[in-house]
Amino acid sequence: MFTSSRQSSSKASTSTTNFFYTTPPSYELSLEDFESFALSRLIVLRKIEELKVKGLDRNQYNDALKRVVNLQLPSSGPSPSAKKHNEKRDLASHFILRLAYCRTEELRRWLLTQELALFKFRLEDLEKRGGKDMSAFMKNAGISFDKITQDEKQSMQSQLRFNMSYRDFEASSFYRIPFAEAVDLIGRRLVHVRAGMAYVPGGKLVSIICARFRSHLSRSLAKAAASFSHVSSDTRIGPLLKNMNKQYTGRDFGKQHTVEGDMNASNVDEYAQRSMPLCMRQVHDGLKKDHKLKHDGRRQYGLFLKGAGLTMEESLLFFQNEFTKIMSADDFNKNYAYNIRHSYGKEGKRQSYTAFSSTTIIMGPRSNPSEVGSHHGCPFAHSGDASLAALLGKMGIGGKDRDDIMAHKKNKMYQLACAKHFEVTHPGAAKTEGVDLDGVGNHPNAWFNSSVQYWKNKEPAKKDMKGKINTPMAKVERAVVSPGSGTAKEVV
RNA sequence: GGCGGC
DNA sequence: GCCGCCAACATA
Ligand code: SF4
Repeated sequence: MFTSSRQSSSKASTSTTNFFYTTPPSYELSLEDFESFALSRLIVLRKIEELKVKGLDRNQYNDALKRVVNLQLPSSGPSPSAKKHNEKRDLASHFILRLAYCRTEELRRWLLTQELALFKFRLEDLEKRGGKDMSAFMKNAGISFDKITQDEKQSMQSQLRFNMSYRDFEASSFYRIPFAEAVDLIGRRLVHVRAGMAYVPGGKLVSIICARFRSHLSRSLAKAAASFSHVSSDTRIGPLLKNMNKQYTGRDFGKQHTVEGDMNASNVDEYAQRSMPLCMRQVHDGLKKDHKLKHDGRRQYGLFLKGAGLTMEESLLFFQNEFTKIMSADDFNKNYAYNIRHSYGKEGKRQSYTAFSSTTIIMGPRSNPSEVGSHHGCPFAHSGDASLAALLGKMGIGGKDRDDIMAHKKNKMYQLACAKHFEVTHPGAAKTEGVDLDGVGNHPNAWFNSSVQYWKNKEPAKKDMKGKINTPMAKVERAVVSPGSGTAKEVV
């Protein structure tokens, strides 16, 4: 039994009970706050994503998470004003990210997953703290449950108890919850069902509330997506919102400035369509389509990404994100994580491997690239004439450009075909400063490097429009509260 | 994917 | 069924 030390802890530890996020803030923020609030939350959410991959047990996970949350999104503060500020940060950051992550299904799914984990963490914490905070939270969130009477409880005792001890049973309250909201618990046979209602013990309410939060957020995200275009046209916060998921992605951001050209789990896609040779593009697209890759594909692409500068952590994240669309995170860790760590020299003999060269990809003893479900190999060498021609066409390459490439391919000059492909997709590369084409066609990473260089020097890069202090939150609020017509697909 | 261990 | 370990190599 815990003694309630009202004096010391109770006041200080009274934390926000307002994290269901029903209503957006109505105050305004400076651009600096806007950005820094969002950053705080991003750090937390990214941490959650990272922790989930580590296969920690419940306590380790909670401890680690608690540390970051206390640092980045503390829900209380030493002084009343500090507390106010922190609550503001929490509330605003949630809605900012809700907007920044609403525009594609991918982003919505990501945010939903991480926010739900954060929500669950806080809710469980709240529950441990007991009655008062919990009911404050429920009131804030506008949640109430239909509690059954003592009489009903006693009369259904045999059905309700399950494996509860008599003591626990006596101490528990039970709630009538609509069947649909309790499918999770029902599926796991943890609650009694009668006449379309599930009878849920107080201790299992967390699961119900989480489900509600999930659908609440999922719906809001879909709505926000419908009105994203309004907000994104804002010259100050528009760019901020659009880049948020690619920004601030660095580990502990000891180095303020993210190095341009640095790949991470969330910007691989960009590089894929702008700077990867056809072979890697093929694997990448296959991965995105199937949410899995055969062994040779994983190896070809994994090592290539490593060579392109993706760190091990990011690589794990990248593949995990994709694979877990069709399997559990647990399954992923069990079957694929080891091999990734091994390629980075973190397992066994601790050898760090380099990527396959073109000749190895073309001639090496790999499994048949034309097999169903395979995406590895070199398209110029391993694809049929017709399918390569079609592929190039689909990528917007036609006319003489395509004919030239096809000619080389039919001539079995695969690497030349590849170099030609680079040439036609990088107009003026030969004359662009700092781009050498020597390696292109010999090694996928050389192709990649040249391409990155090309795009970097081609586009001067315009940036920096640190703004005046203005009213970004109004836009956020308007978008979230009164979404435009049309609805985006909800994340399920 | 191969090899290897239980 | 569970698990560990390996392969690669352009390159300014
Ligand atoms: S030639 Fe090399 S880089 Fe180009 S597609 Fe084939 S394997 Fe990839």
